[in-house]
Amino acid sequence: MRDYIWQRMENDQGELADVVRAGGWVGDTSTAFPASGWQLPLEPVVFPPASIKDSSSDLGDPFMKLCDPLIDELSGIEFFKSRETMAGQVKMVIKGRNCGDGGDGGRFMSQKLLMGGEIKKPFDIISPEGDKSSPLSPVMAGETMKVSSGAVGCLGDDGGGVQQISSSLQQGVKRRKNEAKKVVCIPAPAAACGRPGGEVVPCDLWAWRKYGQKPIKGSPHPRGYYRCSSSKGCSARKQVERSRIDPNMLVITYTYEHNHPWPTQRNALAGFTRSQTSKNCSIRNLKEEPKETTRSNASSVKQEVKEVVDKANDQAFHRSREPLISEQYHPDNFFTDMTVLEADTINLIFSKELTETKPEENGDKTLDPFNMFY
DNA sequence: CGTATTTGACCGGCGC
DNA sequence: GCGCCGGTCAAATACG
Repeated sequence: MRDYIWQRMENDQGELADVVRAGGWVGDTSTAFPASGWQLPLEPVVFPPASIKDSSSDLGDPFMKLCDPLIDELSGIEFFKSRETMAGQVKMVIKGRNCGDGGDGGRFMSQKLLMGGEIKKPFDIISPEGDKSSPLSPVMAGETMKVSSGAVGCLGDDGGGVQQISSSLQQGVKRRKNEAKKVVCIPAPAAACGRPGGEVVPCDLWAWRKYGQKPIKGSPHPRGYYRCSSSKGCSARKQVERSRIDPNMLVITYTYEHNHPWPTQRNALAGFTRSQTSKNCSIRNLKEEPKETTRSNASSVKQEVKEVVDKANDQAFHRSREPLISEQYHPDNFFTDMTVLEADTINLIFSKELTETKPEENGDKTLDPFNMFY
């Protein structure tokens, strides 16, 4: 469970991104994805955020009123979001546990989530091996790897189709199958955040240390194994491999959860010193203590964030006559009564320097808060 | 010299 | 029970 920013539903006829925004979009977009504007998901997004779900008794919250009918059905469903600015669409993929016993549960939920959405075919659910008859059947736990021989990776995109899939845990199975795995499929960065001549591994805000690489049967591309190096006791793992369907895509599988806040400067840089990642993801001015936010202290948090953003904007405006944070994403606008920022998000905001990268030719220096950490 | 990566060996789950 | 295969370990190596 990472960070979320919930925004007003006023324009709920619009894209889903107007409803749910996930923080942690990182990576040097100016170089990593120069053409498409793809940004890297930090981690899959799990819906609903605990902070909202736990406060579901707050019936006075209009957001909850809107979401309440969905909560039960959405519990346990994991959302994975990627953004493709090239097509001007936000795509989300639902993959889930307990999303029904097959049938068209997936379709049902996706339709509800769309809320009259503009995206024609936003979701696909890949059937597990052995159930090829129902493309909307949920992938069961541990079956991601099974399916991987043909289906894991990126499906064809016929107008807003699936870009990511995942599986999640089911109970009552043995250890390996019991691991919750979250699979994210992203375009492989061309050069940035990777090593020259080696496998290009996109950066995220966690510090990872590679501990193994294996050739995978049936795939021409090896799989890299990474563990979290931010905290010694953290069992978070990720695997990175190129999609066997589309070698231009990376399939990143996250296993286990981080048991600590976002990396501090000290340990975030651990493991980065020899990585191009560190050159492309500047991490400076990190504060050591994670910030927490709740509904009760939201206003003070907002004020702090606002001060940081205002200051950064002032400095940026002095340099380039352009604000660093666009008005749309200024705290005054994206903080609302209905907005809850998870601690991770706040920590992100405070832990990363709001700074410009070197201006690119034709570069857009206006950042959004979900991609402001270059 | 300290730290990260590489890579072959080893371990254990899983299918037959 | 056996063998395959994925995941992890750890020594060697590379790098700043």
